[in-house]
Amino acid sequence: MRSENKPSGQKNRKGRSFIEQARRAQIIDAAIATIADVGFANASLARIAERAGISKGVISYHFAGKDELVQKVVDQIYTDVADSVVAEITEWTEAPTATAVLRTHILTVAAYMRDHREHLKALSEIFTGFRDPDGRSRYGVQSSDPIYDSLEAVYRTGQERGEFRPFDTRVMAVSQQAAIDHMFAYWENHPEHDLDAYARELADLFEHATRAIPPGS
Amino acid sequence: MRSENKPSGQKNRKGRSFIEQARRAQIIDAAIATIADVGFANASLARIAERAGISKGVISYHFAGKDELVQKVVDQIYTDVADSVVAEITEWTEAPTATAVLRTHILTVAAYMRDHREHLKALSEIFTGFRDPDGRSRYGVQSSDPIYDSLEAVYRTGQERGEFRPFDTRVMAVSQQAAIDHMFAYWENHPEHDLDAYARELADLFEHATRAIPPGS
DNA sequence: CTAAATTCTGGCCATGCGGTCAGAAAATAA
DNA sequence: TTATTTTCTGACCGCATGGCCAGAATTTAG
Repeated sequence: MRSENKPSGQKNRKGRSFIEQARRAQIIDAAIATIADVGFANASLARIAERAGISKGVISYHFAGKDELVQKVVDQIYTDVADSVVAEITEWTEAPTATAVLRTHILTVAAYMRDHREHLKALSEIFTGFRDPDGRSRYGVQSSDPIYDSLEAVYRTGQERGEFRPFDTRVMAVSQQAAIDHMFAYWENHPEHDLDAYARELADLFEHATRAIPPGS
Repeated sequence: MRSENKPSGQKNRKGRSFIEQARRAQIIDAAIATIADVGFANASLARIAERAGISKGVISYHFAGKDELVQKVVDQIYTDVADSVVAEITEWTEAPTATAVLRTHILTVAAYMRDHREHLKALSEIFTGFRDPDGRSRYGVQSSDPIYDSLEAVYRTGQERGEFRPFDTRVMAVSQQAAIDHMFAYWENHPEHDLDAYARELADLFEHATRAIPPGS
């Protein structure tokens, strides 16, 4: 079962075979570990296969190519993060303020990365190192557009409620996402830094940046 | 004159020969144009030489290697930017507020890039694509540390004067630099966006994020 | 048990890179 | 002009990669 049949749909008549699922999961795990360990640039198919204890050709057999494998790695981590954030939010019983939503967004993602450093490392390696054949980054700024949209929706809610001052929501979204990304990048270079404290400070920063100007000002 | 003698000092007894200076400048210019045009990944020595109308070996003759060439490209653009910022600041006649310094920093750099798009493109290509043999980024987060230090000095001044609220200066510095970087990245992907307007909005953002809380709040 | 399909192996290949080199060409010195 | 130094050319090398494939091994079907 080569994986070229997937483009015609999620799965053919039957799902992937047992061994196929197991192998794919194993290879994805090995890819995450390898990328986090030696960096994306050195994570050749040969190295990933070596870590998985299989032959290089097996990866080509189960995945259309390195591109699909890396894509699946990102998908898996994203799903993991989203689950974590959703779990946090569903504990809320009443409608939160826009400020609380933004704060929780920052703190929850930071908490996840604090507990999944390998995932963070793999993700950042892929984001900075994964290129298409022309050398363009596969996860450049444009790939953040959906995130920007989500953030902007929250901003507009806050502005309509009078929680937030008027500001350009796109600039705020790009800046906030950039600040979060660099928080992680900074943490990778300064592992001794308290990530949770950083995240709280960052939440404060954007609370001040967004909130409505008090009348007596 | 191979360039390996440079490590022993800036110049030997005499400076570089006439033709040497001209060639180096020409090659650096060709490198900037090539990197901005085809991206760092596709800017091979062969391509750069082709654009300069010379043979590939000439680059190896005048530069120790690709590393030195790229380094010189970055140096030249940095010098250019710094000159531009300094020219702006020396027009001031009186001591500025910390708020004004930060705003000018953002607006001036943005103005420079608005007028030197090719330089911006080359810089961002190098920052994201230039790796050492192990695949680690040569201009990663750690290379921003000097910038962080400068920003933090301004923050502390503002805090001591009561202009700014108390906050973690390192977090603020990382976030501001991240926001500026992504402003340019966003602009590269959305050239129709008014960069000056974006920069003003960003200055507002950090003005609100840093300023002291008004008493009646 | 035999046949067929699936899964795996390990070597091979084309590609493009940065760097090197012997010798040609050009500039400079004598 | 001739000798010497500087500068340039274009071919060549080693290297690592992702992908490919013929055939072996294994599992499943009949």
